[in-house]
Amino acid sequence: MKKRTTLKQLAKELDVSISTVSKALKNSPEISQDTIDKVKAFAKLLNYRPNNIALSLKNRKTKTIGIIIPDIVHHFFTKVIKGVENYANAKGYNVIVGLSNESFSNEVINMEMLANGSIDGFIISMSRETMKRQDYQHFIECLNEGIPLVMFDRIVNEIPCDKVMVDDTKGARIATQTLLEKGAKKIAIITTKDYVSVGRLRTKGYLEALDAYNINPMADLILKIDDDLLYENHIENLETQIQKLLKQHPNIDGIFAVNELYAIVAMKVAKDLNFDIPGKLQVIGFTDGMLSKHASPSLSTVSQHGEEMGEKAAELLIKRIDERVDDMPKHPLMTKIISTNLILRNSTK
Amino acid sequence: MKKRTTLKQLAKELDVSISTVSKALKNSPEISQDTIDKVKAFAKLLNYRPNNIALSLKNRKTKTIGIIIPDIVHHFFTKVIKGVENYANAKGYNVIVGLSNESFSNEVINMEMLANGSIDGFIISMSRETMKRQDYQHFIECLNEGIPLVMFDRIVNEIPCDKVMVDDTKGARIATQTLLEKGAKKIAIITTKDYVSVGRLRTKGYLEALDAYNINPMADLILKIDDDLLYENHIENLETQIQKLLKQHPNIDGIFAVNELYAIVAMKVAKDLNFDIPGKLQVIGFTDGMLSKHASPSLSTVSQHGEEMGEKAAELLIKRIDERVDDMPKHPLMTKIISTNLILRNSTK
DNA sequence: ATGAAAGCGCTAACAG
DNA sequence: CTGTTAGCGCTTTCAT
Repeated sequence: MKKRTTLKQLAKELDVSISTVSKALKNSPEISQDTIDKVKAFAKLLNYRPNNIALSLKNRKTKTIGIIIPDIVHHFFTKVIKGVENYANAKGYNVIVGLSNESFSNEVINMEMLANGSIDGFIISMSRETMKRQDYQHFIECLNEGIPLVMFDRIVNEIPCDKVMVDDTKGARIATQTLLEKGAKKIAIITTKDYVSVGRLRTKGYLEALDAYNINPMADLILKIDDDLLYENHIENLETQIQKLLKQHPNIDGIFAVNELYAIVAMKVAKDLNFDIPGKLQVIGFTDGMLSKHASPSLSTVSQHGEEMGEKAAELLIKRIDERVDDMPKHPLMTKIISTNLILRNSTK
Repeated sequence: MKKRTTLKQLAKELDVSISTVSKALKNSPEISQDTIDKVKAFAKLLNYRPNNIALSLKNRKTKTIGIIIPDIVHHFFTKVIKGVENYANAKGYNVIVGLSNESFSNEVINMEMLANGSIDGFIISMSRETMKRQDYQHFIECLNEGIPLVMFDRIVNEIPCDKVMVDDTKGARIATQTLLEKGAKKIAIITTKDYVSVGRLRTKGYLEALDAYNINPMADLILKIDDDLLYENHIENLETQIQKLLKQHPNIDGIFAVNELYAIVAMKVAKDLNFDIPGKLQVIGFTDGMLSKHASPSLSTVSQHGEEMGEKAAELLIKRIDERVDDMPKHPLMTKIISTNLILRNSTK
């Protein structure tokens, strides 16, 4: 195994000083064209490439950003990562991915591991447990240490940092409205417990839409799923609850689900109970996943534009990182709202 | 924004030398208990944590591994990443993700970017373009520079490195056999062009199974999809080709698809053409995705155990990295075969 | 028991 | 035009 070429080696072999080599490789005007050519030729010959770690240490910036997400096996987060990579790579940044696995302590550990100099900033969507505990100490500490943070999707207002989110309330309102416009009278919502910000906000949108139509919400029709049923082992439980709902209220003619899986499972249960979709029951989901597209019937859904969120988050973060360098007054904190749009497919009329 | 605490600062404030502080924090027996206590207390007070970058430079190892994949928006790769993270984090490693986006040059650029000291080793699944061009120079160079490599899923034999793969041929053979056992007589395969290793091997397994049943393969029934139709914009094209196949051979009673999407689309097209699944037509896919589980009918499929592959890949890589330290004779190259298993759902009898 | 100094690989201010 | 030096933060050998 060959050792990597260093400036030192080049310098020794060429019998010049290290700094001459360094400067020559950067086309410094201080160095004669002759030397520059010689150094470069030799560097290429030995396949010299500067050591990133040394540069990071010197510059006190790593040109890498950390993205911490609850789970990577979700299409949405995957899209966000892709967006982050796109933007970051174009700007010469690398991306370290940390998975909290929806656990508070994993989130903290992961962040601490990276905050020790490995990254220049974080892009984060909180774990469920963090939202539940409302313990944001680790975010605060990051900020105190001067590490910029951008939160997305699962946001919390208390943290003074840049944020990227969709207008959950509006997206949900429009989805519910659409169901109403398409003739649904009795619309159920399948949502999360309120500590999940996106669930709470989407529920709010649902209520607003009903209100606009002078419909009184019925507690029975608001199914707040306990804990995170996105996980595979909880699907049966999810199914049972939806079954109960549909059996108790067989005249439900609209379902708005706050994520893709809830929607898909709802459709499955409904089909098993012989609901005709979209004839008798219309369904709209929330997300931009693959399941929706390939479900049968294909699912109408509120698109979240994950990739765009990722790009925007990376852009905000890198702007913050760059401004730290000049130590200029920070520009004000931004909350970027990505607009959703409703994709109508075959689960609605 | 507070600056991060360094040994230097601690030393100055405590009026001892940097090396004393360093040693004290490591409980060196060279240092008096008294000093140790004092230093530690103060370090905690100032929330001192060592700078990873400095450590990396000193130790010439970064404790981070790079994983390069063609696309992150695929459930399989996502599972692999998860497996890699699991194992790597447990061993104190971070994971940098690089996306080649199925492009050769992106793959090369990404790897070069990381090979400059940012990572201790790579886990790689080649881009489609790389397979097509068969240009493996960048892998060779990595190895020459002493950076260990582990390839998974999309493997190429020419590269002398550790590998993790499933037994594609066997998995495909068993899938096809199962179709035969369940009464299918005329089985089509929807596969990729041969330069995609996994497609080629799975096709091989299909042929072997037919052979075992003394069935002559029909060229017409082997649909080799051009380029990568996993991409959304190519789905129409995929559909068209499958339609043509099913129309030309309406008595096809079995389909083996080498990935999830092909299988799902095949089912959709077949349903549109009023094939009864699984009554008249049985379908088996290859992968371990979400689509299969939630399709209707749910898809029988060969499970790839992506997460296990990721864990195994990380394990092999970290072993290689560790052995470099002692500069001991390398242990021989390993190719770890992860066994697949057939998950029978409702697309087969 | 403590500290000085060298070095990981690189840059840049300053000298010559 | 080229070289010396200091320093990024840390570890470690070798004095003291």
